[in-house]
Amino acid sequence: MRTQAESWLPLSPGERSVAIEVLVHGPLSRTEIARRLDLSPGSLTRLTKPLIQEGLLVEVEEAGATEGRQGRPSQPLDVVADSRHFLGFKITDDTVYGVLTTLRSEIVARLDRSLAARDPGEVADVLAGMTRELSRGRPRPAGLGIGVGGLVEGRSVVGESPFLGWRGVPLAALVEERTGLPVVVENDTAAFVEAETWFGVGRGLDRFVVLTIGAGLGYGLVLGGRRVPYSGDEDRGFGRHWILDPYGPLTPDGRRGSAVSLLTIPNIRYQVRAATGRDVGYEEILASAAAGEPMPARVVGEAARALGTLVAQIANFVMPQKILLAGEGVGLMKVAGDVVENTIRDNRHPRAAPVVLETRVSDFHDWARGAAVLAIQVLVLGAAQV
Amino acid sequence: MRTQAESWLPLSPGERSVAIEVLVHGPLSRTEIARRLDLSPGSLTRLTKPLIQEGLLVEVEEAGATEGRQGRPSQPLDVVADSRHFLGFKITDDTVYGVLTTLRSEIVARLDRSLAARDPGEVADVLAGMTRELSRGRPRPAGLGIGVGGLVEGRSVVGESPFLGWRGVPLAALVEERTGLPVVVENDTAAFVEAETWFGVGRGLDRFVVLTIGAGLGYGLVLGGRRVPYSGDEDRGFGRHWILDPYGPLTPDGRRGSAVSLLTIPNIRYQVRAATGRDVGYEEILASAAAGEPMPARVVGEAARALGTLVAQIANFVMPQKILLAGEGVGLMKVAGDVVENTIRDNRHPRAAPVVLETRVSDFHDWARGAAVLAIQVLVLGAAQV
DNA sequence: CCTTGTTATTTCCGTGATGGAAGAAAGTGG
DNA sequence: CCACTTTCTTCCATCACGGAAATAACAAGG
Repeated sequence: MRTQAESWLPLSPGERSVAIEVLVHGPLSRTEIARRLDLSPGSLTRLTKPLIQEGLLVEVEEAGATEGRQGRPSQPLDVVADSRHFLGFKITDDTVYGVLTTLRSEIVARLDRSLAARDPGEVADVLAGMTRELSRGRPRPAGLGIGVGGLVEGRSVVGESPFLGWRGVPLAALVEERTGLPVVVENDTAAFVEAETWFGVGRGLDRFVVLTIGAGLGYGLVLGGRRVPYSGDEDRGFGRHWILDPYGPLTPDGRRGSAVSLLTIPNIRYQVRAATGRDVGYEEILASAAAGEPMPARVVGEAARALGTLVAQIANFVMPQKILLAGEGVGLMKVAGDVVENTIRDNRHPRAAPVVLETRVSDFHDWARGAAVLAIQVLVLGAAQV
Repeated sequence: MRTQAESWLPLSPGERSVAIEVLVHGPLSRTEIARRLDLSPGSLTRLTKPLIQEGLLVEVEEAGATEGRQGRPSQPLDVVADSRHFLGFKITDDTVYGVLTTLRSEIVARLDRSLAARDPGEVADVLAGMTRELSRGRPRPAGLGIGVGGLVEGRSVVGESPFLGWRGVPLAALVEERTGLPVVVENDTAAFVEAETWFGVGRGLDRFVVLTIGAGLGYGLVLGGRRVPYSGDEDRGFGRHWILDPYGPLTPDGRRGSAVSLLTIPNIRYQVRAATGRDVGYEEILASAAAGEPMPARVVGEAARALGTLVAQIANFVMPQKILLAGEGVGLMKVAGDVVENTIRDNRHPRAAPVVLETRVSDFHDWARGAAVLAIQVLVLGAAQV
C-alpha cells in the first residue's frame, strides 16, 4: 500500500533527491551534490535548472575561504527559505499549539488555543481558525501538518487516540475542507523525530535516537539516516512501557519498575503527592530535590537511575551515534545529570565508547514544528515513505 | 567509499533485483514479480530473458491449485539451484569448517580441518586444500566466502581478530591467489545473519533479530529487510558486553551481571568449575541442572534469567517480528525455556504483543553456510552494500 | 597584459531502461 | 466453437543518465 500523497510540485526522483540534499545539508555546489548523490556533472545542470526556475533553489555567494583555491569558483545552491511557508500543529488533550515555519523549518510565528471540546469537527474548526490567524497578512502557506499522540493511519486518519477519545477520525479531510490546504497528519513523536533528523541534532547522522520525557515517553529510532517506521505495539504505546527492573520498587501503576511510572512528569508528581499529601509542580519537585529534601530527592534519584538505565540499554542494542533527550521533563538532567551519567556507565562495558547524549529543552511548539516538517517532506518534496 | 566487488555476472540493477526477488522469495510468476518490484509487464519480459539464457532462472511447473482459475496460467520462474555452487568457510581458533552449497544455499558437502598453526599463509593453504577437496569431481565453484570472528574491512581484509592474533591480514587476496576463485571475507555473525535473512527464518521479515549463544554472544539486527551494518564498538565486541544488572552477582570477569559472563559456554563452565573443582562439559551441566542438582541449576537458572532479560530488552527497543536464538548454546532453552519465557514476560508490558522467539540448534557448518551466502550475494548478484 | 593551469559548469549526443498500448498465447466456461 | 479472462510478448516513444568536449571563471606566473 502506497500513500502517494500528491505533491503539487511534481518533482522527478532525481530532482527530489537534489532538493532534499540541499535542504538538509545546507548550501552545496553542483559538483558537491554530484559527488554526494553519485551523479554526473551533466545531470546536475539538468536537475537544478527547474528547481531554480521554480524558485525553490537559488545560487548564493560562496562562504568561507575562497582565497588560495585554484580554478573556477563553485557556485553553491541553497534553498530559498521563505519561498514557501508551512503550518504545523500539535494537539494535546486541552490545547492546540501552532507554528508557521519557513521551508528551512525556522519558526516565523506561533499561536496557541485552548481546546473547549474534543469533538473532531470542533477541533478542525479551531485548526482552521488558527490557520487563518497565523497566515494573516502573509502569503498562503504551502501545506499543513498535524501531530497527534496515538496511532495515525495513512498520514491522514487518526486511528486511535486515547487521550482525545478518537477512533478512525479522518482529520486530514476535515481540515482540508475547512482550509483548502493540503494536510498531513502523523504521530507526534514520529514528526518530532523527522524534524530532528532533517533539521536538528540528527542532521547527517546515520544512527540516531530520540527519547522524549514529558506526559509520556517518546522513542524514535533513525537507522541508515531514515526513521524506522512505527508498527504495532509502539503505536499503541505498549512498546514504550519498558520494565526497567522487575524486582524494583512498586510504582503507581501497580507494576514494578516501569519506565513510564518512574520517569514521566505526571507519575513523578503522583509519587510526591502520595507521600506528602501536597500537589507540587514538576519544576518545584526538581528544585527541592536539588536542595536536598529527602523525599523528592529519592523520587528524582530513582527517575535519574531509570533514565540512565534506559539510555544505556538503547546504546547497547542500537549503538546510535547520538541520543537526543528532549521534552518538557529534561530538567531532570540539570538536577541529576551526574546520576544519569553514572548509571549509564554502570550499565555499559567499561571499554565501550561513551554515549553521546544531547539534552534539549523543548516545548510544545517544537512538537508543532515537527508536524510542519512532515508537511515539508510530504507536500513539497513528495518524500515517499511508508 | 564503495567496495564495488566485481561480479563476473554483470547484472543490470533491474536484472539484479529480479534475480534476488526470485532467489529469496521462491518461485514467482513474471506478473507477481512485476507487482512486487513495481515494474511494467514489458520490463519483466526484458529482464528475465537474459537471466533464463544464463541458466540462472528457469520456468517451472505451476504449483498448488491451478484448477478453477480463469485466464492464461502463469509461468512461475525459479532459480536453478545447482547451476552454481559456492564454498563457505568458518574459521575458529583451532578448526576450519567448510561447506559446499547450491545457489539456494543448500549444503551439498561438508568438511572440517583442524588448524595446526595460525599463520595467515598457512591458514590460506588449508583453505585452498579444502577448496580442492570439496570441489573434487564437481563443477568449479562460482565463489568463496569466509567468516571470521572480529573486525573485517572492505569484505577482504581481517582488520583485527583477537582469537587468531591477526591484524590487517589481506585474507581475501591470500586465498584468491591460491584458488583462483573470487573471495569474500566477512564477520562471521554478519554472514550468519545474512543467511538467515535471505534463506532462513528471517525470510521476508521486515524487522528481525538474531542472537547467538556460544563461545561468545552474537547480535544481528535486520530493519527494513536489510541487515544493519556493524560499526565501531560492535566490531570489537564491546557492544555485545551488555551489563544486564549492575547490582547483580559478581561474575568471573570481575564485573557484575554482564551478559557474556552469565551466558556464554566458557563462562558457564568456568562458574561450575570454580564451585565444584571439576571440569564439566556444557551439555552435562545442562543435564545435571535439569536433574535438579543445586549448583548447576543455580548457574543455569541465572543464565536463563539473563537470556530472558536480554530478549525482553531487545524486544522493547527494536520491536522485531521475530527473534532467532541460535548457536551451540541454545540447549539452555530446552532445559530452562520456561524460566526464559517468564523473565521475558516480567520485563515487558503485560499488554505488549508476545515476543516471537525461535530457537534453532546450529553448529559451525551453519556458520560456514552463512559465509557462502555472502559469496552468493556479492559475487553472483553484486548486491552492493556498504 | 597574456598565457597556462585548474576547477566548475554547461552543452550535446548516444545509450539504455522504462512504461504503455496493442496483440498474441493459453487457458476456463458456456 | 465462441466469449472471456489472465499472462506474457512485441513494439515504440520517451526520458534520464553518463561521457566527452566545450566553455566559464578564476589563480599563478612570466
